Amino acid sequence: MKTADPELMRAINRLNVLDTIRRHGPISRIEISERTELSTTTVSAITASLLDDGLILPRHEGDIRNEAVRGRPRVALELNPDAARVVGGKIAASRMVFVVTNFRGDVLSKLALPIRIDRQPIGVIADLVEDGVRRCVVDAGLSLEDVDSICLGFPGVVEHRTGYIRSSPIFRDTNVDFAAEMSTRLSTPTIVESDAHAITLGHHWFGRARDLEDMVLISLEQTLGLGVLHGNRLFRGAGGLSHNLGDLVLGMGPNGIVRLFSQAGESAILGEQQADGRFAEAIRLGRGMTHAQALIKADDDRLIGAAMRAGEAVGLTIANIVTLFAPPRVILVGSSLALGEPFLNSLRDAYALAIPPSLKGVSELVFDDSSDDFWAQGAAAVALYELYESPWSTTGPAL
Amino acid sequence: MKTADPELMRAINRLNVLDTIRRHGPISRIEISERTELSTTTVSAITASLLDDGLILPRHEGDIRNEAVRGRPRVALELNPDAARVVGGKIAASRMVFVVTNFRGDVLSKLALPIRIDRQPIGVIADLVEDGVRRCVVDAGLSLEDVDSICLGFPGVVEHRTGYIRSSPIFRDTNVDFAAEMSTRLSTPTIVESDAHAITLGHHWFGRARDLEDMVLISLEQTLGLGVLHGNRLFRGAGGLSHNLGDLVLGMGPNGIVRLFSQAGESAILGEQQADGRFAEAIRLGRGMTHAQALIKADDDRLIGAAMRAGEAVGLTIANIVTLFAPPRVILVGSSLALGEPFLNSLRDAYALAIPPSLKGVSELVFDDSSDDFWAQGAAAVALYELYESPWSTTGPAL
DNA sequence: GCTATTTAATTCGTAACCCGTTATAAATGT
DNA sequence: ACATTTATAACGGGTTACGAATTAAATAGC
Repeated sequence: MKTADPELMRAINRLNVLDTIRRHGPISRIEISERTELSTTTVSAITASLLDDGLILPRHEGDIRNEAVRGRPRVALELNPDAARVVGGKIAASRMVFVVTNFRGDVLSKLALPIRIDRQPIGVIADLVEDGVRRCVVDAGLSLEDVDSICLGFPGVVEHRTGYIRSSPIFRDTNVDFAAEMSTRLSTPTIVESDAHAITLGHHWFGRARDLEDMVLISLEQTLGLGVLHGNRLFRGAGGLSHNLGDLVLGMGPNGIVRLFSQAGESAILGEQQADGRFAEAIRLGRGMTHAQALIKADDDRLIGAAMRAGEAVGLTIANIVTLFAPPRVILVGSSLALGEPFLNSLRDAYALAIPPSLKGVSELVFDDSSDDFWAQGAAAVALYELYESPWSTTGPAL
Repeated sequence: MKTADPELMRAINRLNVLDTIRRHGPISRIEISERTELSTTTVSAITASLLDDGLILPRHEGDIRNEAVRGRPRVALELNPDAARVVGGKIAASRMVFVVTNFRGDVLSKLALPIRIDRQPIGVIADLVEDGVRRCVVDAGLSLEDVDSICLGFPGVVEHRTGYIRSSPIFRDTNVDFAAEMSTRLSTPTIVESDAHAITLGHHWFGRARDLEDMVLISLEQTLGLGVLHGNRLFRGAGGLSHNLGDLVLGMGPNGIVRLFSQAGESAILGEQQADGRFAEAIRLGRGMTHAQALIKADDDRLIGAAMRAGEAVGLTIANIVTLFAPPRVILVGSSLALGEPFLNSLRDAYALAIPPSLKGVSELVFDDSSDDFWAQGAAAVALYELYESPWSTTGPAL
């Protein structure tokens, strides 16, 4: 257990104040004091330090003063957008997406590289990522020295704490220390995270979970991922691993263990169609799901069947996740949502059937089809969160 | 988020020191300082306060001094066993077990009431529990006024935070505010907890998980429960619910959803035998599992088959839990373990088959067949933990 | 146009906490 | 008996948070 000293105390309260300013837009000190339950005096001290460090700014102009309100007007405080810049990236098998954001998480530039990568050695991927990051930074009119931190989201099993990618469909090798590799290449602190975790925090900051401090997100892409938000923080299992939902067992079939990915993985859904040359080409280019969508619209029976099987498998899995975590909301994201009604309806039906009666109505299912930028923005949020937490010891204890 | 003030700081460090003393037996101040990484001066201040409050005692006599060690000898500190007494209880369908423990968790008296309860109204159960607690306290040579706190463990879904029992096989009603009921009846603070959570903390304090700060426990009794220890604390889902593993879905069968309890619940295993009058009687008396054990030894094919099916279902479920949490150890407890080899072997086989290759060897499976006292002692540990955490504001800030 | 009023934010003083250093206490070894 | 070694206790410094009083900046009323 970490020992509690004044430094920790200050770090906690600072983070609390900073996060309150981030979440509740331009906000006066008094309101911060009310929300955080810190005394006005403490809030003044902390905000003074934050102002001194340039992390926040007073907002003079747009004082939307309630008329008929007497007294000294409140001065609103807000994040200083230019206090830091980070890069967020989403690395997937068919494309890479990068965004540069400011301290508020506003996207300054984005870059999508539609490159197919599949079980490549570390050097190849590092080359591509390095190139993407550098270009995206230039597009934002910045140089790498202006970037404070980089966070990259990967499919598969990622150990955030150590920076290792334990296993991922885009890497040839297992246990790749990718964070260290990129940190040295870019000479900028770089962290890695599971793509599911990244978009989970993204939804908490910018998306469909801004109002919640607990929720669960399930990502349905090439790999099937899980993100759990618990008390406004990402719940990373023992050791910071992000595990592979696709490995979950759905039962015993005639041919042995039936795992989720064999029913609902991207290749399981699309794989049956490999015979068709045009479709195979679309898959190779990362357009598999949109192509599949078109085929489903055209009443392709085989694909509709695959989509329904996948939806059923995912619905059962969600029911199990809800049984374990009982979150107020489950957000579903990922390319498989593009399969449309056959998939979604059978998912909903299976979920309704499988959710235990006692938990009926506890969790709300939300489908979100944000673009890949949003995943990258989520990765940026992970990077920003770590900056928020870091002591920034500039205006330390009394100069 | 809780605001950080000196009081919180002190509470954290106090808990840290107190817990170190609890875990590492008689221990000197210096060793406490080394383990907690608090300065010796802080440790001295905190231990002085703890001594003042009577929570710990210096140990003069058994100074097992290393000879050839010069200098002032260390004085070992240990918990004051008599600083508090708590009652822990395990309430199950076929029996209730109570223990009274001292501040260290040592059992002062225990009492088992072999009473069958099944979907009773709150009043009936409250009568029985009240009687059991009172008798157990008297057996310990104490009066209820000497008892500082009571914790009761129940099967089913228990909301620790609010004191409600959401659903339990022994209650006729759902959403019973049992903590409040017993608190008024006994005029002693009473909390409720899932039996699985109770024995999880029990294993952390006294049992097979003393060396770990993360682990998972699965309880196989009438209901199937889950306990997760995360960073030395019980991980209670959003809202403090403890959910019912039995509701987990194992797949779709010919007759619809197949849930774990339909394969591995006590009644699923034993239920097929109801025809036999003697066995039915044994089940009614809560001796079902031991009777089943005897039948299995006698090569009863139907029961062996049921046990193997159950073991397989549990093995798959454990693999899924490990996929999600990746704990270093999984502890299995509960009456179903008494089924013996057919159950355990098929469990192990199914687990080995179902665990994803990447997680092979990450988790160690441990089977524990502690008696019911141990569950009750775990409940006592839950009560004690809350006492440890409470401010004890006696020797507050400067008299 | 001036003063009273109201509300926001800061300043000052107090209390609590942790830490590093120095002093005291209690043993052993010579 | 005296030096040596080691464990605690005592003291002073620095940081933090909080409450009360003070200053700041606006409106309302005459």
